[in-house]
Amino acid sequence: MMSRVNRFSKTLREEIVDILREAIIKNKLKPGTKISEMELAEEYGISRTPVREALWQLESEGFVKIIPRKGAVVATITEEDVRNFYELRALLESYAATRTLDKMTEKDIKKLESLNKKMEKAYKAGDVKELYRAHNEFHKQLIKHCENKLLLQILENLYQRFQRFRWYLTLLKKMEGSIEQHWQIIDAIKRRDREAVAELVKENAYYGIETLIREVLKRSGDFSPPEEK
Amino acid sequence: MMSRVNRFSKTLREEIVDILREAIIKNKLKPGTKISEMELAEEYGISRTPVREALWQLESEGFVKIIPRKGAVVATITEEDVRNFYELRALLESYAATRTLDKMTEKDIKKLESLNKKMEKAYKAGDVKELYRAHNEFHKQLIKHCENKLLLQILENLYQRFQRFRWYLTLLKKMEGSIEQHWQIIDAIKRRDREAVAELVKENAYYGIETLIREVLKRSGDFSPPEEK
DNA sequence: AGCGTTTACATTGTATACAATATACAACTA
DNA sequence: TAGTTGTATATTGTATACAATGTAAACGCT
Repeated sequence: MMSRVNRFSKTLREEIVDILREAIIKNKLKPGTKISEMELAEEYGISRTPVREALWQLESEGFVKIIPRKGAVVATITEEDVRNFYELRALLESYAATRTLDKMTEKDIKKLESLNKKMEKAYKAGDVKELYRAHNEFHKQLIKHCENKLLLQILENLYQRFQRFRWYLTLLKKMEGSIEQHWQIIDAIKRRDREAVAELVKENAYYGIETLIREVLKRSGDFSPPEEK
Repeated sequence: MMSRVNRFSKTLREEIVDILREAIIKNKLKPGTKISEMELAEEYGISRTPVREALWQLESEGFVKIIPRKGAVVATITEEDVRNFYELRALLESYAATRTLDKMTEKDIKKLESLNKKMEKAYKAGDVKELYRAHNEFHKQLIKHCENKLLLQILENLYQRFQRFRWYLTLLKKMEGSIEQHWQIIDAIKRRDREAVAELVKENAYYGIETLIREVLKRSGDFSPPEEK
């Protein structure tokens, strides 16, 4: 019988990792949900072996919490986790952005401007998905020139790990302020004003944290945003 | 037959992870060395299953590099990796140290002083091991009060990952300058001079990087310090 | 009833067996 | 000889079987 997982170069382990990671990010698997190896294996028509390996991989990425001999659950996120994430992101992003400010070309800046315009448009049109995408793109573009691959890698993992609730903020329609801040950042970059860029990126990184925490905690005590789509 | 792995609460997977991690850190397993699942399984008298899982865990920690369907090798460290590590460490450590400078009590400062005295003594006595231990303790004490557990966790992983060559620097007897810098840091902490602490910790984090790179690269093109002990 | 114990069941941890893929080497071709 | 193709071998990926541990319900006791 040909199972649904049939790609060539990818191992089953990788397939399952991708599937579960997406499910968790999109909140189809809610925080705290118990994950059974056998159930998953049956669901995808494979054996427990690749499932087990996938779960450990996700544990290392911070999406799943495993207690040996007891089992795996979708990782929960506490208010403290959120605050820690925002703080770390502010530090790393502002550093990465200023670290190689000189390397920014006119073209890079144009790209930032076009992305922010895209955000404005999407915001006005109420296109949450596009807004979210452009927003991510903007921040990626901002740190693109950082040569420290280790730093970028850590940041990337953090983004992914906390994507679960960040998209929720977009939904809350609280992005006007952020777009305005982006213009200020672009302006500071043009002036090659290192201090200002650092300060503005830091400020922007914290944007929305309080709203997010308030809203999500209000919805449900345990910090789980609604499912995407 | 009772195999040598016989702890109760620990799984074989965890045992193997610990054993291999230590072997890699101590350079008993040299960077680039191929790791065979079967060989390891036979060596420890267990099956391939826990060995495989252990290898993936170590991959996520950065000690092993796995290419699917090809195998695992002990992760190599390039000069670029070293520079990235030092940079990131400087950023995170100085941030963590200043972040909660106020929380530092008299007792904490006393502890720092006693650790640094221990370093001086060990240095004069030529006790490399003790020097290395005290040095690590000092830096841990420095960031102890940082509330951002996420940051500490990332920093901890970085320490471990790059421990492989850091201990080598101790061996090179290049620590006098670092000890002196520590006294300056302590002094700045006493004055609660945030700026100075940040600057000094940053400077100290970079201490020895050039020596290290020069010496290790001289020894062998591929950045592998000698084995410990 | 409340509490601890025992026993059956479910789930995870480990071992083994088999399948798919990669590697090495020999035979062949130009 | 250099390069290619094919085959044998080794190694990894996956499935299945079994062992160890955790969980919960049934049972007995005070």
